[in-house]
Amino acid sequence: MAQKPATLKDVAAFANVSRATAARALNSYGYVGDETAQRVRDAAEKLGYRGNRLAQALRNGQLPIIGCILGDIQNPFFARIAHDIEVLARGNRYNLIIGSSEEQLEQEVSLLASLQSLSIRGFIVAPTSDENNFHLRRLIEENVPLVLIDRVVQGIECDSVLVDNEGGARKAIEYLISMGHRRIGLLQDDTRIFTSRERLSGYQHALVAGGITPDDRMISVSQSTVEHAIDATIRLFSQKVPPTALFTVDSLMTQGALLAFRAMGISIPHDVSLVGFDDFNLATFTDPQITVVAQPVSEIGLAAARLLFEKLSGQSRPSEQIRFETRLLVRGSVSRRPEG
Amino acid sequence: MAQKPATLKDVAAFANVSRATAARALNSYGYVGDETAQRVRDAAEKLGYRGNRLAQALRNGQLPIIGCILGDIQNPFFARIAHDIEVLARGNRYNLIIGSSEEQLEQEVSLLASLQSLSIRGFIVAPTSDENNFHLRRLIEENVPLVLIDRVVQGIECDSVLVDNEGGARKAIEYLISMGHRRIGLLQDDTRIFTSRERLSGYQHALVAGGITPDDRMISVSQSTVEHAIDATIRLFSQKVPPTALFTVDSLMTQGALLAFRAMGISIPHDVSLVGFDDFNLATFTDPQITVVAQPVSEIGLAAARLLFEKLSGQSRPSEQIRFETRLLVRGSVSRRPEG
DNA sequence: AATATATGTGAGATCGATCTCACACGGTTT
DNA sequence: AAACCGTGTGAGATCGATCTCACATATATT
Repeated sequence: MAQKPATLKDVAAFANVSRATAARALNSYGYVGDETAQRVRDAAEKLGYRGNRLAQALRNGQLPIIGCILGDIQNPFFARIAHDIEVLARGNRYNLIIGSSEEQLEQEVSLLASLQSLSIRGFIVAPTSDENNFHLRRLIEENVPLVLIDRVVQGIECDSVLVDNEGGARKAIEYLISMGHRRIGLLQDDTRIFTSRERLSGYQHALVAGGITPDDRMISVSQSTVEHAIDATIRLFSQKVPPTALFTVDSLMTQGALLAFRAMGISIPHDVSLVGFDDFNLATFTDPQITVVAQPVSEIGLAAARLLFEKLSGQSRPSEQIRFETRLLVRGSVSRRPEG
Repeated sequence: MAQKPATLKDVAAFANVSRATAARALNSYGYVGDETAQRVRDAAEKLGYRGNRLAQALRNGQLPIIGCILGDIQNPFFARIAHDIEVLARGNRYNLIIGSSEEQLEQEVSLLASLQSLSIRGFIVAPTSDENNFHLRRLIEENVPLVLIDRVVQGIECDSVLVDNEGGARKAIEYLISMGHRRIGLLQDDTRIFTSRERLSGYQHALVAGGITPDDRMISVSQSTVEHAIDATIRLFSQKVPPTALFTVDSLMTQGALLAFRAMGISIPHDVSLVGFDDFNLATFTDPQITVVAQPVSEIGLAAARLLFEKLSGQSRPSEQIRFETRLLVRGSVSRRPEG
């Protein structure tokens, strides 16, 4: 059967009025006679008229859709944020398009271009790189509302929602130092990623402040997947003089480290202490439970969506940077190291 | 500055040709002089012409976007599926709109309507209810390509991708019976959800086949969240004669059960045995590791996307039902129960 | 009575890309 | 010379909703 959906023209014809009048009746603007309006509404009802958002969007230049480009929806951190944004968007009668950049700049650029040509005006992006940013810069020049989350980009004036990565990392390292550790390992992902760099910086500053000289042999880099993190952990702990404690920069890497330790027969917290950045559901199910630096995940998506909708509703104000504090959740994965 | 993006008209003017010719040159159809075509391409390049997908979509009646309505992206099961679909969609130059029904029929219906009015032709849906299905039925009547995943809907002829829920549940229960358990609890979510019903049915059949009379006191129902599952588990195990083993119908409920057991001081597998439906990353991090019925998650999204793109490319064929087998992954959460 | 004001309505333009049609030109065929 | 073809191009219609403008009426004001 496949009958086409009813158009405004159909409704107008059915109600014996012009398209203009039908539009007025349905969108209640301008003058329409009461009786006419009712007739139009009845016709719309009868024909199941729903309007074509595409045509509306073409007319007024924008589509009520928010583009959301994240690293990967499978990361629970991003999944939570995406979910929160979607709920808020739904409340504003927007839909949400999700794209994964998979941490590749090229993909981020092409996704953005493809969404822009859809007349989407409103993006929430977790940018892959903070150097190569011509595409974001162009968005801003074109006045497209944009909110960056989790990461910022050098030289770009733009709303953003971040957490205090450096401070969080510092807290973790200070805590480890206070527990007597001096050879503290770092498991991090690509240094082109903003969060990773900030966390590295917190790690280094805390060490120096604690009178410890940073040592490159204590740092292992890998992609942010459980599998890569396992290898990187094994490399780190196969050294002659391995770390006595490990700090991991995100939850996937924390999981990798846990698996690596199990494979190597290294026990937590007896043989090695562990602190991870980003709390995750698994952290309280292990024995011992894992001490982590927690981010206020539930607030990030909300804040980002709020900023975006402010921009979208036409408010122009100086761009706002929100930075959330982190909290160190002490659980059982760190032990005091006897001096010496 | 905010200059509008270049339109075809701009390109045509710049190249000193009509819009029709410009279109022909850029989309390579019809006759265009070589030199003219080059001039148009140069103009497009110079002006950064990218085309307006909205206008294109309005013209040809469909938008290259796939609508994906799932229970909740935060469930790793759905997150994985969504991710896989997005990757395939990207390969076909489609984007992905994600909506969460949050297991509410009303939300599912309104999301679907809103996406349909966007001229989106192509949906992947995990339907909330299998009774109330007028909206899905309408889609099919209108010949909109639709693939159901994870759940089917009564009386609807439609491509679908499922797993063998009943068989999976039966395997779990048979295994528990073979380990000597006779009071086997079931922790399930809303029976309006298809998967839940099928798993319940597998549970019941396996019991009967094992010579055990199903007993309602062994069944506890709650929403599928960790928090609700905790309460439901506590209710179940506060009875005078509690189960000796528990089967949980999804990973969130498995997590809830684990937390409840910990809170109640019940140890696995000493005091109670546990088998969960759906493998999840946490299952191998606990001590003991959790025995689960695993679904081939990585294949579901792929299969669904493949079916959808077949339909989208105009192939008409009888609708296909794909049902994947499950596997029982025996780990350490079940102990043999001494007879008696 | 003449003008102003409020109320309703329709014709037509617009958004941007695409497609059909008509028309041009040079060359070939009858 | 007439009819025909292959090639190249532009004018205008189309998709569906909305908005501006012009034009009706009817009522109120001078």
